[in-house]
Amino acid sequence: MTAINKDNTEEKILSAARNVFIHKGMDGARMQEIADEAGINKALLHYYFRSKQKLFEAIFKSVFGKIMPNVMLMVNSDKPIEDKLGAFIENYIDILTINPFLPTFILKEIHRDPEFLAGMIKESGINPQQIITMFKQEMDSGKIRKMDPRDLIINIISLSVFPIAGKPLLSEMFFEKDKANYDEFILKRKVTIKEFILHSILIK
Amino acid sequence: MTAINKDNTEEKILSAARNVFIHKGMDGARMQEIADEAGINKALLHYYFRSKQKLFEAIFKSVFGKIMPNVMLMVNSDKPIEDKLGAFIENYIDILTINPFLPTFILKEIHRDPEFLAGMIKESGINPQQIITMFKQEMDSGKIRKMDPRDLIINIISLSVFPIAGKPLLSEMFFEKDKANYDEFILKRKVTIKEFILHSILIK
DNA sequence: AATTAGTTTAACCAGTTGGTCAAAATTAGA
DNA sequence: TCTAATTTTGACCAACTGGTTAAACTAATT
Repeated sequence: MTAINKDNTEEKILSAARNVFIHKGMDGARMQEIADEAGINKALLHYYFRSKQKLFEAIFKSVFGKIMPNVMLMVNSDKPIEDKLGAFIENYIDILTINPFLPTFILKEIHRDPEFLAGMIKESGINPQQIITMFKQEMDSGKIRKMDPRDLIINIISLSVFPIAGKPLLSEMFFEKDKANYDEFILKRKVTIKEFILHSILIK
Repeated sequence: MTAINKDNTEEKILSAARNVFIHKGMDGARMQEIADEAGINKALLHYYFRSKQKLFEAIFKSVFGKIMPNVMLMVNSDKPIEDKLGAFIENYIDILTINPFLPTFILKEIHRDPEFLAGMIKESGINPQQIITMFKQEMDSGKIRKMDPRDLIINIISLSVFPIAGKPLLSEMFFEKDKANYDEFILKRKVTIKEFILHSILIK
């Protein structure tokens, strides 16, 4: 690493690319816009990342690799199920509230190029089987009612992610007058989602 | 309407455009690809719809106008809450199973151009307040426990839509070996989602 | 059959886009 | 200080893209 600015430039590019790609997607993003936002010449993008595709992959891997491992908060720790659930939901909603375009970005891109996914999931270090096993144990112990663990996990994720993915639509529908309150509403859901799920699965 | 083929051509265009736009989105779609899929000359697209933007709006309005009114199944009819819930969920999952790209298409496009939404929602004929009122009555009558009706509605929609929007990701995660079974899994959810919700809200 | 109006096409165009390259600028090392 | 390596830039290019146009084609009307 000879030059002083290399890291700095690369970081500026990654930051700008992340921002543009997440908002516009691969198809809507323009290399010139990324260069402008990074405050550098467009040719530099190719000097550092060869092609738009390569730059995009770097961004997607980074984003995907940061967001997915949080799913494992459902199993890490030996706290009771109530706390595990709370940890996952709160953490996810916090991240997505700050990055509301993330869910739709990921949905968009996995539909555009699904082949890419399998490897991506393996690299992300998540282990779905581990979550399934955890919930099975809770069912066997009689703490929560019996159901397909995959249903339960997908329900938890759906309730946490979709309201943010659908924010433009849902806030317009239910908060017409005061769309600004939607973020506050989402924050409250850190509690209400957990309650909603526990009411459904807990055996009293 | 002098010529015999006018309707036919317009339909061919709409059908091809719908297919291409839903899969690729506004940014990823190409007029040439739509023309090829319709089996006509590209200039005809402009003859009938003037511009890509206009053609896109025609498709989006049509799609949005067909999918959104189904939300009102939650209130139409004077059946008990269990049946209303079942009617909505079954209907939605049926439609989305046949059109799995629809949810992500809509999410994608409302993020790209949110301004367009407000008018779109009004035209769609849905009335969120009516759903809110319905659930409030069920709460007041002591049938279901008290909570923010908007939370409940958004939960119902999330549980129905997200598993299909996230199909490429979720099937890879939880059905690695047999991704084909994911559709079957979704169909079973017509029952399990309803149970999941009723377990959570019904007062015994 | 001739006229007219509407429909369809091939060819074309201007603007955009990802990508390249040689030269200039900067930096590190001798 | 001088040289070599790396970084940065402006100019450029070929392919693509949405859109236009004039001419060809089709079909109803007289």
